Formats: sequence, structure tokens, C-alpha cells
Amino acid sequence: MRSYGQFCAVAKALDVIGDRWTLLIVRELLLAGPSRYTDLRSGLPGIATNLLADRLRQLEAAGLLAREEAPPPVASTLFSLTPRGEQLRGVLDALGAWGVEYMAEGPAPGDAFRGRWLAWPVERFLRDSQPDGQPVSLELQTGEAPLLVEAGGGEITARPGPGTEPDVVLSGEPYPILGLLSGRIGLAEARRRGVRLQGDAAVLARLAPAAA
Amino acid sequence: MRSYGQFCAVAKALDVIGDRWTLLIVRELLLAGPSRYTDLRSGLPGIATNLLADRLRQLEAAGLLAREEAPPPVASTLFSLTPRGEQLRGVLDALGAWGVEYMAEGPAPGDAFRGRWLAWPVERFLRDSQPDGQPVSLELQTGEAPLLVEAGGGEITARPGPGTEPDVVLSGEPYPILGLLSGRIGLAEARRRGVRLQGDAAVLARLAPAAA
DNA sequence: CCGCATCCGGGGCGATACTG
DNA sequence: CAGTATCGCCCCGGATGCGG
Repeated sequence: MRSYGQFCAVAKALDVIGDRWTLLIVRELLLAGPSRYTDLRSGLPGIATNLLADRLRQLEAAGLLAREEAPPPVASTLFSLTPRGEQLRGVLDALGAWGVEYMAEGPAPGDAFRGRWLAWPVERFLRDSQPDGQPVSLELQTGEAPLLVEAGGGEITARPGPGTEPDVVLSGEPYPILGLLSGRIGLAEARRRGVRLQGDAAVLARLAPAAA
Repeated sequence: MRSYGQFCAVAKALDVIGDRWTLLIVRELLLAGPSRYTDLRSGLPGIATNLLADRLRQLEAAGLLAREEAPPPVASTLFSLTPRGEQLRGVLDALGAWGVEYMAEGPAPGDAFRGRWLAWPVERFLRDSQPDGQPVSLELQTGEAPLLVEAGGGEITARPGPGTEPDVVLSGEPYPILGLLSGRIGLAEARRRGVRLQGDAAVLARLAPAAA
């Protein structure tokens, strides 16, 4: 991108990661770890393939991304963040915390969705209401890939992949599931909106809205 | 800007503030407070005037910015951030903290500079090495408007405006001044690069590089 | 199938000029 | 002082092609 030409920390940062799609590519790599080109594409619905290739080159040139050739029989290229790229987590956290407010409005018509995108709302909007209780786990099935949420010791973490014997499994549309988790709607209302629940519903009480 | 069309907190945030120049306008309003159109322009060297007008309209429509008509005899329009706009401080902090690394490389040829842009490097890169000592103040004269830096109680703050009887005044080019404050170069080297110092040089010892 | 390159239309952006 | 008007250009989006 064209430089702002300003000797300022914020402007210098935007010189590097201010291009369209760039931070969303970093988001995918932070959420999913080392990824193939095709997987990045599926995690970035709407991106043009030439733009993705361009951005990957720019990120590599800037030292934020490394490209490793996986050995046969995998025979695939893996893109991963360098330590410098990982340091963008703080920026993405701040952006996600600020943008999560717009999630409460629900998805716009035609909005795409991937299960792992719930990671920020879950970690940012919720807290563990019983820090001294036994750790509990939830599996969220909102798309292709499930998200595993764990609450314990006052902390809430979210990461991709199915859980081994989660205490409760929620499946359905992301918006009502997010509403249920955040307490904006109750279980009955969530069910009416197509959310299905398997397991121990009492586990949901462990998740409480975090103080703003 | 065109929406990313993704039901994701980060993407929704970028839908609102991802446009070119937008975050730099927020930077100016955070650093300088309510500002006139002309002052914003001078704080954003390189921006086209139609773009500034466009962005101000977008920010107003998004509820991040308010426009107040100052009464006569001032007879001027003031642009200020709404509370929602102020909440972007966390995003700018994260961006500045990440981008400050590029400041160590020095300004690119032709880079513009404004004194208040040093606020982030100073607050992020430095700490008060003697929290129990008397508060001290420094005035940095690097451009048109001076920056006032205060160290006391372990905290370092930076804000625009000249100080009343600062303990030390530094004037010169921003890069060597930044190097002097961060300890990358010594006082002798800084003087050789044109930095002039008035007052008590011992005060500089209060500022130490913050742990990375 | 994976990881792109190429082509082309539209719009955001940049610079300058101008105005109430 | 606070913008509007205009005009190129280049970035972006969408489609298609293509070698490994």
C-alpha cells in the first residue's frame, strides 16, 4: 500500500497492515494456525484469489508470514505467522473487542460465517461465573467446523476442533447461540430459533456476561 | 467502505474504521481533542481535502464523531469524538505499540512529523525509573507545537501544550530526541545530531526504556 | 485439487482547482 | 474556514485460465 509518509507509530503500523483483507488474513492464521492457501480462502469468504496471493506475498516481505513447503506425501504449502506476525494478536483483540458490539445487531443479510469467528465474542463477552467450580466444556456447532469452549478457574478459552465428551453441545445458527451464551435470550427462545442442545443445560449458567 | 460481509467481530470493526485515513483521523482527535477542520488537515499531512470531508461524514454517520457549531464570535465548527469513538483508544494503543518498532528505523525520506505523534512512543517505550521521586516534567520541541511529558509515581504521561516551568526542555529533530529518551543514543551523540537541551539534564535519568 | 497469473470493469483514492 | 468539483490513476472485485 502507499505509505502515509508520516513518522508516527500508528501510521507506520497502518503502512504495513492497513491494506484491505490483510488483518483478516492475520485473523485466520491466528485462529487456525498454519494453513494452506485453500483453507485460507475458505476462511475468507469474499476475497479474490489474486488478492489473497498478493497479500500473502506482502506479508511475507514484511516479515510477518513464513511459507513452509510441507514434505511429501502432504506436498502442500503451509502459511504461518512469524513471531512478529503473532504480535498482532493485541491489535486483533482490540479490534474484536470494539467490533463485538456490532455482533449484537445480528448478521446482515448475506453475511458469511465460520464457527471459529465466535472465538472473540466468547472470550471477550463472557466470563466464568464460578471460578472455583469444576472445569466445564461446551461444543458449538454453528457451521462446518465446531468450536470448543472451556470454562474453568475463572478463565474462558475458545479453540477450534471438537471436544472429547463435552458437557454440552449446542448446534444451530450463530446469532441465537451467541444470544443464548451472552444471556440476551433464554433457552426457550433459543430453541424456538432453532438451537438444539445436547447434554447438561445447567452448564450454561457457568457463562455470564463479562462486565463492560 | 464496502462491507466484508462476514459475521465476525473483527470484520465488523473493519467495516466501520477500515477505510484509508479513518484511524488516523481518530488518532488526531484522540491526541488533540475537539478540533477544527483546518487543524485536522494540518495534523494529517498528505490527506486530500475531499477525503477528509468524506471520512468526517462517515464517522459522523457511524456515531463515532460529533460536529458542534461553536457560537460566535468563534464561529467555527468543532469535530469531536463521541464516547463510542473514544473507545477506539484501545485499538490505537495496540496499533501504536505494534508500530513503534518501525520508529526505531528512523523516518523515511520525506516523512512528515508533528510533535504530538511522539505521545505513543513516549508513553509506550518509556517508564518512570524512580516511582518514589518527585514528579518531573519535560518539554519536547520538535515541530510547531511542543509536547509536555510528565513522569511521576511510576507513570508517564504525554500531552500537547507547553509546560509551566518544565525541568528540562529538549529541542531538535524528532528521531535523535526519541533516541535520547529511549537511551539508544547518549547526550553527546544527541547534541551532535542537533539536539539542544535547556535545564536539568539529570532529569533524563528518570526515563528508562520499558520492558518489551 | 492446489496455488496461483491474467484480464478487465468499476470505484476508491490522490492532487489540484475552485468557492460561499 | 470548511468544504465542493473535477479528473486520472491505481487498487480492488469477479471471472477465467493454467501449470504442477
